[in-house]
Amino acid sequence: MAYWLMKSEPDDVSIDDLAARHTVGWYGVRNYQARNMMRDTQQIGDGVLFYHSSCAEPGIAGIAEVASHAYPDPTQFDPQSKYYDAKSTPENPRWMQVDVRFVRKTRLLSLAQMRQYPELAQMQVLQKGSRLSITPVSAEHWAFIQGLLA
DNA sequence: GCCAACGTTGGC
DNA sequence: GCCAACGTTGGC
Repeated sequence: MAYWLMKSEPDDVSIDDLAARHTVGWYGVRNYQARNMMRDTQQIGDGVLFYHSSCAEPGIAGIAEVASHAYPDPTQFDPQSKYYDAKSTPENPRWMQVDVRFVRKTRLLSLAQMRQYPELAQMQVLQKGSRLSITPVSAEHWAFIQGLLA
């Protein structure tokens, strides 16, 4: 059992969208490190901090869980998609996704609030220059955040 | 819109 | 394999 923080732009998929759809495919990851974590490390049932990024109030907006193993991201084959990748083929897909299932919406734990807790200072997502859309979360950080959101 | 940080590309 | 140029992320 592992824990993750996964960033989504709420204009694209917000926590309310996830609540309405229950399960969404985590399409659009185009970074090899993030892809490799989905493909090689994530397991069904892993805990997910659902994070809103690139928006007015970035922060953790809810809890979710990994709901599938990795499989090819269909948007890479769609010429109409902004995530289209001409160098990827169905025979040899370059980009993968997992399904993520809604668990619950929480109050927004904003990025600014997260930075105020010394207990969270070592979180990967809070490190200077951290841009990865998927980052591992330690059991200690997970438990602390669960406490804040209880 | 700015810009720091980091990833990717491609010439050599 | 190096590294400069370019592109992207994402907070502010």
